[in-house]
Amino acid sequence: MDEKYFPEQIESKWQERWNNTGVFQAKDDDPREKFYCLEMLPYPSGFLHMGHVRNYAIGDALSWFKRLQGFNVLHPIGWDSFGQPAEQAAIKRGVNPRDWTEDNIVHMRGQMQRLGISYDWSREIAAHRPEFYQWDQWFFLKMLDRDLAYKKVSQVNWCPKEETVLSNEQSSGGICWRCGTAVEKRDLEQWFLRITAYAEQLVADIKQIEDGWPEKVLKRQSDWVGRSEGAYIDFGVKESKQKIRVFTTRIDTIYGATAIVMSPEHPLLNELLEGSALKQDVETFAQRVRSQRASGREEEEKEGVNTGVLAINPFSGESLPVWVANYVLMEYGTGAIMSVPAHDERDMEFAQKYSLPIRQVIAPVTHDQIAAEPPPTTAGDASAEIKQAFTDYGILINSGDWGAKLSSVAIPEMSAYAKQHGFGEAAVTYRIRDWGVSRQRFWGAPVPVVYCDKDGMVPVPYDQLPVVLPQTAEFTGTGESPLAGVPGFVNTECPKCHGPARRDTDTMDTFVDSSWYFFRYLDPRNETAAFDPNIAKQWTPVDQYIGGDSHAVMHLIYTRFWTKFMRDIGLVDFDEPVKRLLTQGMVTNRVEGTDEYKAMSKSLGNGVDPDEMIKAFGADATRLFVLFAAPVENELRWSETGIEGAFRFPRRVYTTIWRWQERLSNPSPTGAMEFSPEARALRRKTHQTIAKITSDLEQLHLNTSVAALMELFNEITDFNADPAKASEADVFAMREALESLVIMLTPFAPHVAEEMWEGLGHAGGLL
RNA sequence: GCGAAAGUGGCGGAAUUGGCAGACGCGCCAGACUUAGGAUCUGGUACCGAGAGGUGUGGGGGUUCGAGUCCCCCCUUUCGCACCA
Repeated sequence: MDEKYFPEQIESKWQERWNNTGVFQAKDDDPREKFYCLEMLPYPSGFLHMGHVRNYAIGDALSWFKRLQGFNVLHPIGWDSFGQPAEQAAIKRGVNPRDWTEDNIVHMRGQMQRLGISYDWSREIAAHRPEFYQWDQWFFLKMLDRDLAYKKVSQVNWCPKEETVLSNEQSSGGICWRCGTAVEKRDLEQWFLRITAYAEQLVADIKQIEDGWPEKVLKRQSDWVGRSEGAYIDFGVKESKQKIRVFTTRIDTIYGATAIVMSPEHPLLNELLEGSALKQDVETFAQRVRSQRASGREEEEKEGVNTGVLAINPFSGESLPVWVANYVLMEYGTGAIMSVPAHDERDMEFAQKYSLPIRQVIAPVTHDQIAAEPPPTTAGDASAEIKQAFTDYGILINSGDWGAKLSSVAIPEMSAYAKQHGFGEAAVTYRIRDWGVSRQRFWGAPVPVVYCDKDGMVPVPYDQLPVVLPQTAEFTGTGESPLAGVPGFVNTECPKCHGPARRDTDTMDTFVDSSWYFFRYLDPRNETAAFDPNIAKQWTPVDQYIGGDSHAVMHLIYTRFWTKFMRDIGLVDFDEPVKRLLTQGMVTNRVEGTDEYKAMSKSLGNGVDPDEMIKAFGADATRLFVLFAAPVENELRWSETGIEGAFRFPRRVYTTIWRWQERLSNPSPTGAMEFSPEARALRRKTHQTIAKITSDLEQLHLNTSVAALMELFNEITDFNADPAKASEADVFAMREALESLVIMLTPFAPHVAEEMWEGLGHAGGLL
């Protein structure tokens, strides 16, 4: 220990020592209770930003805390190293994506090490290396075996800037998740993973994690899956044997249906309109809707055309006109609805525009009415003018035999009736669509299938994995996968007939890598399996996962799906991969010349370079500041003066330790001691702080943890005993306070804590 | 439009189950040390008031011995979803 606090010296000293002793390497055979602390693996863009620093500082604080509590902690890191930016660099600057990626990893690894994050570097992984991505391919084939991977032509989301297809999750809100460009619709043949097969479980299993995940994230996932209970109803068609099937959640309103409305893409339209004079009109309309949608614009107004076809309401026998309209989506439900203007806002808007009848069949119900005997059978005049849809549940009126029943009673009874009479049944639908994983890109894991003229699509046999990505390709930026231009890759042999065959030239979505990467940390060098299930069992599920909330419905829903799949093929024995999730807040900074705080970015010029902060204040102070300045889930506003304050604290502690070092490095005599009231107060504060820190860290209230340490230190300062003159009892109280403080400071500022611990006469480090 | 969450000093934010509002830090003010201070240390710092004292957790009402915390209405902000039948 030097007299003065020089973070640079202290930090490099301890980083080197940790590295040499390998204290952060987790052992599989350690008998202590395990704790798996995981941060979302970064994309190797080349530079760490403050968001990363915050993420890793939080994870590191928790890891240290658990280690100091005696847990066997696994704290790994790796690289999400496939993806767009490497390829953009290739297109713009002619560099090889692999070289660019590897260089970036080297640089960012250095930055992480300068931050002193306690990773187990022996388990480092990178998605772009064949020893990793061959298991992406292995999983893909396993899904193919189980019919959970399939290829089909469909209208997909296309990002014109990145020139690739995106999944629904990645184009939520009609914009590309990465670059914000409005997506277009294109018809392409694509690979899909059948996440919809797990839709029910993705909702139902939320129960298992609701105590550990932010409510917000679970709500978004639940909304994204979009489970909806209702019924299918088949409407007969006049002068036809066809039936039009609709999905409704409000079968109780069926007597109020005054039209059937179909999506312009509905496959039944062709047949229904065969020979009709209106066929051309409908097709023209469908064309217009289609081109409007392809442009990515949202439709401004509801529009439709009457098809001239008549449908029959199976409950009332009434004839209803069949319309086609832009507000009915083919992707949801059955692509056709019954239009009930009186009780649905969209139907109301449509009916008003096209003068369709509006008929009230649900009356508002009050508690008095529920109690009243008998309830009213008709309320109001069916033709009464209704301007606004009444969408609540209520009591049925104008509904034949079903009148006077409450919605809650009528809904199950009417579904059962429909089923009994063969024109419908209760049903559950989901909003979530299958996960489109084909990408027309080079820098990803190749889809492991080949096409043979004789045998058609043939999966690459497991023993021929990996399908290795070629060294390079021509990056023309034309929108076609660059792999298609590499003959040595494309041309291959059919595994079945050994005749000539062509490889699939698309690569997989990088979200495939991140769906299971944290299982690979458990067994990172396994050459015969993605991981050994027995080893995985010791470490998983993840105890704490930390990352940004931008992944609430991308990565985090995919990885839940993937885990359930791994369970089904016997690799894991649980349903949910992550027990506790923390979605940390963004790091923002003032935008020059304004009062606004926005996420740090190059284009806004408000970025802060972690390396510069480390240089100026040290890694400890930088970490201390990001943990102290705001609760972990809040936005963190960068403050230059704030980090100075965070620098002062460890320095003041350091100075105090220096003053007491000599007196404290000799052991106190044991035996009974008389404590002064001041010494007793200090001891009380020390123990109160230990209690507070323990519960705060457990709950990741890191800002208040740091505050508690500062409070303890203020009390130590107030105690103000002179080391030279202090009594044995005072020295005892001081030792207890300072040693406790140093230990408790470790999760936030580990380098200086280790240095002070050593200065207090403890050789061999804190662990 | 629909849904959710949140409103506490100049700022970031504290405040088990309803029990001393403003912990801790930044900033600011004063003092000490200094040739100097944008270093360091000490003290002060919610607001009004010279003071005694009074007022205070977005606004209004309510429950309670007691409300930042619970209930109702309103306002504002942020986020999410946007024709999901």
